[in-house]
This record gives sequence, C-alpha cells and structure tokens, in this order.
Amino acid sequence: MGLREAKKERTREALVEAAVRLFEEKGYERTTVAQIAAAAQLSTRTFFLHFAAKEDVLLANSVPRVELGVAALGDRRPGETPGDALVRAIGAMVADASAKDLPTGLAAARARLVATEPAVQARLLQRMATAQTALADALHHAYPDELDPVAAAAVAGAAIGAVSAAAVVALRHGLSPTQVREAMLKAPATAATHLPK
Amino acid sequence: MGLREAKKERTREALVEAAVRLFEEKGYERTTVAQIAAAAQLSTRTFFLHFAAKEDVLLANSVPRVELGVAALGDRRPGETPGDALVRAIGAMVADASAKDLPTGLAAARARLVATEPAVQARLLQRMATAQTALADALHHAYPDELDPVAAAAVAGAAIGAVSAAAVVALRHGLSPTQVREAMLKAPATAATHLPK
DNA sequence: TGCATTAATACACTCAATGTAGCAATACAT
DNA sequence: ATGTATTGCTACATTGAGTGTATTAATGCA
Repeated sequence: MGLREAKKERTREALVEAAVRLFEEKGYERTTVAQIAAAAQLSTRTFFLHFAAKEDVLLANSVPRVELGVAALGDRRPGETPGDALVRAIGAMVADASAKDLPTGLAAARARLVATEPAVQARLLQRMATAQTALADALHHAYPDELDPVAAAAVAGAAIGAVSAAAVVALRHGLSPTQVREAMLKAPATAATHLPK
Repeated sequence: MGLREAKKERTREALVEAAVRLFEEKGYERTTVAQIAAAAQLSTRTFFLHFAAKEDVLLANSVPRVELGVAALGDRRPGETPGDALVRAIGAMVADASAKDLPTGLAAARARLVATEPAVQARLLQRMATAQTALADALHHAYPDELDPVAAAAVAGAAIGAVSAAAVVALRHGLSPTQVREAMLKAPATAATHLPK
C-alpha cells in the first residue's frame, strides 16, 4: 500500500474515531458533521469525501463484509444445503464484524444508535437490503439447479429476515450476548417449522 | 368527521396529489418540497405539518395499513397455523394498498421511486421494519402457547423477508403483475422447504 | 355570543450535502 | 534529480430539508 493510500486510510479512521467519540459524548443528533471533521482536524468537505452521508460513518466496513459473505457462498461445500451455506455465510459476516468493529467501539456505538436514531436505522436497513440482494445472487449461482433467482431471493430474504428480527427482539428483551447469539442461530429453523409449506 | 378534520384530510390529499404529479414530471430529486407545497397552494411549513419528511408523502397510508394487518392476526381462525394467519394478514395489507393507492397513482409512483431513489427505499424499509415488529407482537399474542416473542419475530421476519425479496426480484426480472403476485404467494413455502431445520 | 382549539402561515434559522476551483503532497516518468 | 500528472484535502458558495416560534383565522363548543 502506497503512502498516499495509507494516509487516506488514516484520515478515514480518524473520522470514524472522532465520530464515535462525539456521538457518545453528546448524542448523535447534537453532533454535527462539522464538529466531527473539526475534532479530526479535517475540513467538513473531507468528511463527505470519505462518507456519502453522516450515518455512513457508522457503517464503515460494510462493503468488504458483504463481499466476505458472497465469497463464503462461492465455495460451496459438498453435501451442504442452500440453507446451511447461507447460515455459514451469515456467520462469517458476523464474525468479521466482531473482529473488526468491536475493539474500536464502532460495533457498540452502531448497536446503540441503530436502536435509537431513525436515520441510522434507515441507512442500516438499506445496506442490509443491498447485502441481501448480493447474497441471493450468490446463492442462486451456487445452487443453479435447485434455486431459480426468485427462489434464491425468497430463501435469502427469509433467512436474513428471521435472523435480524430475532436479534432485535432478543436485544430488546435484554438477553445476554450469548442468548442473543443462540436466538439468531435458532431463528431460521424456527421460521422453517412454522411457515406454511 | 367534522369540517375541520375533513379540510385537513383534503389538504393532505392535495399534497400527495401534487407530489406524485411533480415526481412524475420532473423526477424525485429535482422536485423540492417548496414546489410541492406551491403546487398545492400551501406553504412549505404546512407540508411538514402533515409529513415528517419528503419521502413520507409516498407512504401516506401506511400506519392504518399496518393496523389492518395486526387486526387480521387478532381474529385468529380455528385450526389456522401461525404461518397461515401471517400470510392472510399480509394479503389483507396488500389488498388495502391495491384498493387505496392504485387509483390515485400513488402505488405506481411508490413502486417506481422505491426502485430508483435510495432515500425513498430507506424510508420504506424503515416503515416495513416497524410494521414487522407490530405484526410479530400480534402473532405472539395470537399464538402465546406456540410462539414466544423471539420465535414470533423470527417467523414474521422470515415471512416478510421472503415475500418482499421475492417481489423485488420478480419485478426486476420484468415479470407480469400476476407472476409477481404468484411469486410473493409462493415465497414463504419456498423458504420453508430450503431453510435448515 | 364568547371562548378554546387548531390548521395554516410567515419568518428566521440550522445543518446536511454538493459543486467548483485551487493548493500541496505523492506517484511516476524520463 | 527534475518535470509532470495524479489526487487527497481545503476554502468558499450554494441548495434544500427540516425545525422553532409567534401569529392569524377558521372551526368546535359551551
């Protein structure tokens, strides 16, 4: 990686770090983009050079994360069903989020603000929708004989819908991280048994 | 309904009508809220008295529509499984949308702009998320013995995720309205058969 | 008729987001 | 090493969404 690219990456991290800190200190709405940029000793314009919107600073690593999930679906394992592959892909993405965003405090800030700030929630949902589309496509290409595009979308949509909805409710009921994780893992099976065939 | 309330409803409709027309004429981004208000012979401030955001003018009837779905889950039929009840509730909401939003052109404008305008898409997804939560709660209360809150969320999330994802892909592939409808109806069953148990 | 409510307005303001032009550091060629 | 192109960042100006506040006028109601 060249020096120029490295510096760019550092300013990006500085913006994320400043944003997370300010959001914690004074709340999301009460923090302006100008303040974030100033705290990182950068111009406001630079912020929007790195992030398309204020909320995006909280969803910094989402693009490569989706690629990870798509890649996981790409190397289909022998004897693995579409559902299993999908669950494995989702697991890989969750693991990546834990590894990269937990240490910086980004994961915690995101989890809190998604629950409280409608704008952040909307942006996350949008990202999830595009991720879901990408995963559905990958699923279709991994199982071209079993799943046509519409069927792949239905399966991917159901799996992601089940897992995320279970996570939201589990979190809202104050369950422990372990219990939340269990609820997420159980969700697709629960859905499968109760949905009409 | 009193005269005051009726007038309020009329201004609301005037705003929706003007917005849909202007969005068609000049596009979503190139239409300002000020222009919508002016076209309806109202002040800009009045627009935000009726809609919290510019995008909300396209999602005008969503709140009562969700209540319809919740009510449908409320009167559980004898021998009906949770999945069947959910599908029936979703069907009722889709029917309401067809009846109310098709004649005004609102449905068409919404369908087109959700696919092309990220801001509209984000807002719709957010509305769907809250609707999903409400439906999951209603489902839990309709089947308290079979579904705990987390399980109800998983089932509702899977069903809505499957149906909406199938609809998006079907639309994108240029299928006819009838085929789209069929894809939506088949989606939960498709998901159920492929998800791991 | 008088009083309370409230839909709509006017006005001023904040802030997110974009366009443009310029500067300075980096990359890269000869 | 030196010139040239690239590009990350800045300064400045501007648009437009969304909010706060006070005011007006019509409606609802006693």
